[in-house]
Amino acid sequence: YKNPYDTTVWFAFPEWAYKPESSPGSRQIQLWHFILELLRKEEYHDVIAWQGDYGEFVIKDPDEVARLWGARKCKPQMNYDKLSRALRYYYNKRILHKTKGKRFTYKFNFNKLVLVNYPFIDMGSGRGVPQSAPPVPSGGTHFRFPPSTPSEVLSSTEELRSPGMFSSVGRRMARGSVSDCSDGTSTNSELEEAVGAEDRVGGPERAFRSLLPPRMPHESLFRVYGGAPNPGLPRPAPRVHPEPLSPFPISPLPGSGGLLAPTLSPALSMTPTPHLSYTPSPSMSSPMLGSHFSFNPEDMKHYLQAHTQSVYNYHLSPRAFLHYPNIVIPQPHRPTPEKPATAHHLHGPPMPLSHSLSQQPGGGEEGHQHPSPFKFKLQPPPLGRKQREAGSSMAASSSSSSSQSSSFTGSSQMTNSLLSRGPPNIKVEPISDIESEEDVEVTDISEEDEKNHNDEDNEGDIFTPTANGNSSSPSAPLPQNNNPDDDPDDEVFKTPATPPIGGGGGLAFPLISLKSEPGSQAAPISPGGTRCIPLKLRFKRRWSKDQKMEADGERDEAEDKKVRAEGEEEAERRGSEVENGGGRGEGVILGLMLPPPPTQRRASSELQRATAQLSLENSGC
DNA sequence: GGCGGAAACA
DNA sequence: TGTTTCCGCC
Repeated sequence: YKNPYDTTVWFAFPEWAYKPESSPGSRQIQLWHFILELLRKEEYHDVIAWQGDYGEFVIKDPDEVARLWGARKCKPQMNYDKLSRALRYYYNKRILHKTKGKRFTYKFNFNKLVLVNYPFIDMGSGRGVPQSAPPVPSGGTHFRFPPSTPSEVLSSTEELRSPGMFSSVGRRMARGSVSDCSDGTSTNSELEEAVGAEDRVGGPERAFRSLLPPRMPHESLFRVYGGAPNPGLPRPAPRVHPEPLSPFPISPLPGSGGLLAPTLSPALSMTPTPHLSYTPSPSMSSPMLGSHFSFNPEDMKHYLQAHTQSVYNYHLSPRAFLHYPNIVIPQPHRPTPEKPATAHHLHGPPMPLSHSLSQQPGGGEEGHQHPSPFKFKLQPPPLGRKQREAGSSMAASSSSSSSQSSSFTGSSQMTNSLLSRGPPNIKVEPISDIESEEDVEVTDISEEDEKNHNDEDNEGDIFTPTANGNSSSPSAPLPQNNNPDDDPDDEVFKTPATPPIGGGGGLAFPLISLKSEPGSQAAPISPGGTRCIPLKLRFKRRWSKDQKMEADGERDEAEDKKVRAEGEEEAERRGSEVENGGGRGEGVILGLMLPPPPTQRRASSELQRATAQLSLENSGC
């Protein structure tokens, strides 16, 4: 049973994301990890390298890559055909997709894959890197897969590389680590070396840098805990119970202790300020990084304003902001909730992503065990070719009953406030709601795949605000400027606060504002009282639009049964997880799907939940 | 080349 | 579960 007061939205990662074995460096390395490893190594740049669009890479030497992979997995018979099959399985997982028209070219869905598991992202400046290298959002981002064990740290892959070298290395037994296929315990990352040496020198912090090429020229907002120490953030707790097999500095596994200072995804990292500060996720960054995308602060501001307004006006979940950097959702000042403990047990098992990063340095006690649960889930696989073809007709009658869910509340504060508040008047529908965003994603993908047939584009990713916000793309998130009602300049801060939603739950407006424009505008009611359209009315209009949108998007929503079924399944499972406090708390999260901002289609459901949330959040205002 | 079903495997 | 292997099809 889900705690009705807990409106926290969770993201759930797929099973594998929680498995330590799935982590790079583990003996169960997964192909995509391996690919990333290769990509981050210059030695392999002639075999595989970032190229083209953001996250796009080209396998220059399929045979070699296959060989390397085979070596890694002790599958001598591996070949590109097989490897590619494995890669194709990632399509459904949305980890990868094919760049159509380009041979051996694939693209990571970094927007959805936030490598949460590898919070060792260091914003250090990177050297020239292809624009496609961007898996990580911020500038000069390099991150490497942390070694699971000392031996792994030491193990190297130097041999793997060149064919010539390779052979000589075939049986190399890296220092202490086993890499002999015979015992099936090849543990070493064949690609570990160079980086290791370099990183090792720098100590723990430096040990985790260097994976992705730098891309953002500007100061990175990301700084999980690699690289320069963030004075505001507590450094990762010292390893408590070293996990031999864990690739993480701190075992994310429950029971291994020190769970609460896990690794937050860059996308999830939060500043220690009292506000929820969203750090850009890869997807976020891409917009600004994309070669095809240019964005100036003003535009961004505008966009964000619009978005803010949308969220604000329609009571969409503030988490929508999490898609954008520098957005702060100020929390109403109120006495510090005295429920940390409560909050905690609400989530049961130690949270994987504990909120070490959300702790407030200055805030002190309050921020302590902030239950800022994050859960991530990959989106449902996109429609298969078959399903797409067949399914297009069958439809999406149940568009409202999407299955996947992926959303999150990034605000621990919010959680706290919610917790500290009395029983909500509004019924919260976590599960169903959560899914809405997933659908959005699906929609994005399908649209892209079917309409544009252009994988090189933004690919159903929440890449760029522009892409999402300003583009005329059907997948555009919230109503944008083209919507009179949403015209930021017009109403952003003039919306009357009158959300008679949720059975009389007095709904105050959330103090949402852009960092750049602190507070004031957040005033629920326009000072001038201009253009105060009753929210009800607005909602009504919105509803109509939504309906229409839904109809239009019906086609897109025609997800194949498979997907849907899975989604529903997962949704249910997730639901129970949420109920029991978060289920797997390993916190070993590899990927994070950042759902795009809610789309109109989903506005209604989103709205519902958001309303609840906001209502709770501001009931005291 | 690329896709995806199916079955097998660990 | 995540491939690996095989294969027919486009």
